[in-house]
Amino acid sequence: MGMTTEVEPTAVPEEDLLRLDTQICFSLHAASRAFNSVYRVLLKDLGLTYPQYLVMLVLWEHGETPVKELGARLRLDSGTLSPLLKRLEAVGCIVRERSSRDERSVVVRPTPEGTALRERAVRIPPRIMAASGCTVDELRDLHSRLARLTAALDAAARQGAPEPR
Amino acid sequence: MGMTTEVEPTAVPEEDLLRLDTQICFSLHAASRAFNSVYRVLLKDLGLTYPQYLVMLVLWEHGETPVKELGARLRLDSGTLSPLLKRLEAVGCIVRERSSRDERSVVVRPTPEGTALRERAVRIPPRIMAASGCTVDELRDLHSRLARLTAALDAAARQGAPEPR
DNA sequence: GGGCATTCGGTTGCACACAATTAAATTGGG
DNA sequence: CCCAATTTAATTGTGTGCAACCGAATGCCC
Repeated sequence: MGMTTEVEPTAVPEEDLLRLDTQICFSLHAASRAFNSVYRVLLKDLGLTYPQYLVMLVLWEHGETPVKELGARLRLDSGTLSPLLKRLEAVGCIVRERSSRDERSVVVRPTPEGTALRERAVRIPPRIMAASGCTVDELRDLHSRLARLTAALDAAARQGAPEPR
Repeated sequence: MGMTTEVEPTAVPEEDLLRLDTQICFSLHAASRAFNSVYRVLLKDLGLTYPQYLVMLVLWEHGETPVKELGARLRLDSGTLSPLLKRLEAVGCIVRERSSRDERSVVVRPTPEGTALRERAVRIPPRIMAASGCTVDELRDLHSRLARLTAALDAAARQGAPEPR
């Protein structure tokens, strides 16, 4: 829709909207990097990066998983996953092998060492909660808010026309 | 006190905490990338990336700014800012020049073209709001939550390593 | 004036993130 | 059975993000 000035009954001036955008834009970016930074410190012990940890979380919960499904779950494409999985394989956390059923497909499986990492990973969540100063319930609330927001943004990205709710 | 089972009065099992971590961890990562993705589409018109837009927002609001201050405001170090500013200079949005007062310092100034971009940038915030399905108030709320969270995470990160002072 | 730590920006190396392209394997139609 | 479209990973190129290091400029101290 091509409306420019009085889209809303609240009629927030453009200047203020741009200033608000500065804040939202930055705070989300900053929050993501701050979380990343805290995880980075905790994950150093495990020899994992933050995205690598995401992959291991999926493998710990669901066992061996095709690359395709990893990409779908984490919303990462092969351009990101391929080198990441190679590094995980290089440090011995996973093995990759082509499926015999479908030679196009590559299945990712945690090694015993990769599985063993889980024992040490269980110490991370309590530390994250401590660092965030949030309770379990607050984090659950944040999760649901962010999930809703992401769903809305994804929907909007797929189609130029925004469809609220 | 016991480190393993009774960290909290609620006594959430480790398994559930790891699963919750999966969700929080992923949802924040995903939300950040989803926002990034929506901005990317809108910013394509302006020829800016998301972090470049963050820099321009600061320049539009505060005028010429030393690299040092840009880094402080956006919490980005020179390793990220240097190449980013070079690209902004290459496309003619900014100029960089060393301060005559202190030859170590570089001041970043928007060019007339860079300043003119602001006219087109004011269209972005309403679209972001539409895509997010949030009201101005909800976004303000999100901003304050994320800012609090980031502050807590930053503080926790500082505790591990002592400050350079 | 001569050292010396500090400050500031830049560079390098590594790891995502994503768009676009490529290559191999599979499937379906004739 | 052969060919064309499709699926699936991998590769390439660009742009962050950050740690570690470098070199020039500055300030401070004797």
